[in-house]
Amino acid sequence: MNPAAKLKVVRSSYHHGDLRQALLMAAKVLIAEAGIENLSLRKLAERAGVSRTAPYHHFSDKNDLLCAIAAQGFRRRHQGAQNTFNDPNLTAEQKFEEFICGYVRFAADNPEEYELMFGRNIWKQKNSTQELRDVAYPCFQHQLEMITSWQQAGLVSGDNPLRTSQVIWGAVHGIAKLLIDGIYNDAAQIEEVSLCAVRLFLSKTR
Amino acid sequence: MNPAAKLKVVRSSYHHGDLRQALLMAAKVLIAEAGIENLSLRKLAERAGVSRTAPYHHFSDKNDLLCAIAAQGFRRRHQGAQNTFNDPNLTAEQKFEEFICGYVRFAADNPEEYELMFGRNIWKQKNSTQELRDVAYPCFQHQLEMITSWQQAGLVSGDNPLRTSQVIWGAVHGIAKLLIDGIYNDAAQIEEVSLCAVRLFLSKTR
DNA sequence: GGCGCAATTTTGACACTGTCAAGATGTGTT
DNA sequence: AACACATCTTGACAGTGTCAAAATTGCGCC
Repeated sequence: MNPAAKLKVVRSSYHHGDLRQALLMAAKVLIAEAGIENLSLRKLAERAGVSRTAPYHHFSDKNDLLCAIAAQGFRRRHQGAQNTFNDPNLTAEQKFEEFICGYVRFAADNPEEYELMFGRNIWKQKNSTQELRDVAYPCFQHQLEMITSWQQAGLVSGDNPLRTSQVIWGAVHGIAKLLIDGIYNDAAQIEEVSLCAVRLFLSKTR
Repeated sequence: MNPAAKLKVVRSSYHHGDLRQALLMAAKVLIAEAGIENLSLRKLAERAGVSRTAPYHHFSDKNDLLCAIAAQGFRRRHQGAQNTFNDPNLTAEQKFEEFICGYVRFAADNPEEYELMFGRNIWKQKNSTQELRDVAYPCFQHQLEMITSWQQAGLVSGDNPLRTSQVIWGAVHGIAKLLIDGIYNDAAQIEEVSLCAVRLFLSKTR
């Protein structure tokens, strides 16, 4: 009756407690263990201790669940990037270096989550949820704005700010992907590659 | 009995003609139509006019079939890259530009094939066939060597040749991936982005 | 406090997938 | 002609996502 009780009603489902949240947590564990392609709703439901179709009352789809996980990742990533960008103890050059290296490190440390957030699974064929787009697009936008600001400050070379930002995002994305998809890069050298990218993009006349 | 007949025996299976080749062709069509994730061996077999398990006498696995398709793609790509690199009518700068733009264009024009060749589907979790590795690794190596040669000629900036090559490969791979996975880039601007990458990587003191 | 209703969970079912085992069929060789 | 072998088919199994209908549970209202 009191507001607190009402709040509890909103955020907790009585049968299980909070199945939606439990599913998200369990899914992240399973994904980290065996990869996205090996996540099945049935194994997930079993791990959560419910029946096969129980998840369908909290997620309309398997895709819907994946989008929810990705959305969580974007919120975390967005927060982290904004923190370093607003850190008053860092010079612009340090921030740029941390942006490049931090981006690749995030992907290397959370390969399956990164694959989910930036993989074709979700974005190809318009599978993204509205909720996901609402949190992912600002994250993309923020990245571009950061790079643009560094370029306009003369720190990063290039003429067209938007195009330069797209190239730099592409570079970190590609370096990360070549690593986590097991194509080429070696995890032991990934920091060196990132630093080389930093040097290549830094303006020579700064 | 004559050599021609013997040759025909070797390369054509009598029941169907040459099912292996027919499967590869049909698979490429289906993949281009509906994407890799929508390719099923059963639909493929039906399209080729054979029973569900007939493909298993020509490919040990679904993965084996995918690797064979990817191998074909690598052979084509390797040939194309070598041709432009050895073209005597192009300056080194033109070759570099063509390498960057051509790479991205190849991915943009054959998105599903590129996804197969450079996607986690095959490379993650050691799914690659020996045959595929035998043709893919030289292709990777050749890319790195080309970039290294341009850098040692003073055309491309950077200090460490290997690291620079890895960054540039990462950049084109990432730009291509952001496009064909539907994450960010727009197909109409992709050539501009590629050209911006060329300018960023070209040495300022050349 | 009991009851109805709606949220939640379950059971059953269907179509689809990859892949194996066993049998059938055609081809080349002795 | 008979055998060996490559090739193809049929049958089967476990696993998947997802829908429909039934069963269960807890909250709000009388």
